Amino acid sequence: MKKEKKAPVCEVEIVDEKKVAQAQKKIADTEQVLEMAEIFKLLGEPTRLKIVLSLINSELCVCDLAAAVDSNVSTVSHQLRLLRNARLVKYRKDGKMVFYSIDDKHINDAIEKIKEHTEE
Amino acid sequence: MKKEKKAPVCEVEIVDEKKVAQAQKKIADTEQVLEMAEIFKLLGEPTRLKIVLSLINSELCVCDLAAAVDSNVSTVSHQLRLLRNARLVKYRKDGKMVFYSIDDKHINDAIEKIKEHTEE
DNA sequence: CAAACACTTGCACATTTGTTCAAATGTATG
DNA sequence: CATACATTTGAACAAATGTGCAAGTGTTTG
Repeated sequence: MKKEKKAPVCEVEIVDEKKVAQAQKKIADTEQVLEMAEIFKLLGEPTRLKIVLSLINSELCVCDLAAAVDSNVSTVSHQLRLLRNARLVKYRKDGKMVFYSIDDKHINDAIEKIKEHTEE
Repeated sequence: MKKEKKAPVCEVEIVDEKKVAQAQKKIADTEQVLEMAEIFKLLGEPTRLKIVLSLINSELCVCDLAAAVDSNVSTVSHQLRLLRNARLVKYRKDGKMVFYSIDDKHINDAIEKIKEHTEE
């Protein structure tokens, strides 16, 4: 009887099936994992992280935000758009000025979601 | 007396100096902000986030990790290097196999650091 | 209604990044 | 010591990303 030849590459062969299954369960909800990654990615860029941190205490207009994070209005505005889309920040218009602030509600939801995945 | 001409671009002009100063204080420790961003960035990529989540329950070898996150050994190994360098994961060698696991100690430190910056 | 201003947007560009292939390393085993 | 195997590493490449300029939008003000 010919001995079964093993698959040549590791990708096909699993060492501990049980542990792999357990791990896969952790990341089964692909959409949620991608959402988490998206949030981390947004905070993972210095300019954006500085913007978010700057907004923790008080709302700021784009102009002041640019000064605070030592960048320029255009760059900050571009990054604010990304943060806005992900609802990490919200804004309020007042005449020709726009005041940005943390979108607490949505951020807290995000943190909860991450905790669920992380804890235990 | 000639009236002082205002700077033409917003970058130079600050609307609310007090709020800007307060914001700048939040991000004064540049090095720490960059460290935080680095961690977020690492978790902000789907493959890497999946790897980290997979390791929460148990240590896994590179081979099983690749199977769990549905990627291949080479890609996973590359990403593990980044996670290793940031000390988000640690490893243990056993013969020709390498078992990776979460570097709890270092991750907890990181979480603390982030909390400090975030809370209040 | 023209000028000033705060902000946004489109474009272009350099840089960074994730992935894959192929080759290299290191370890066990016959 | 040759072979098999798990993992790492280097090179190459396409794709994604952050930034800055210049032009555009919308709002206030004289």
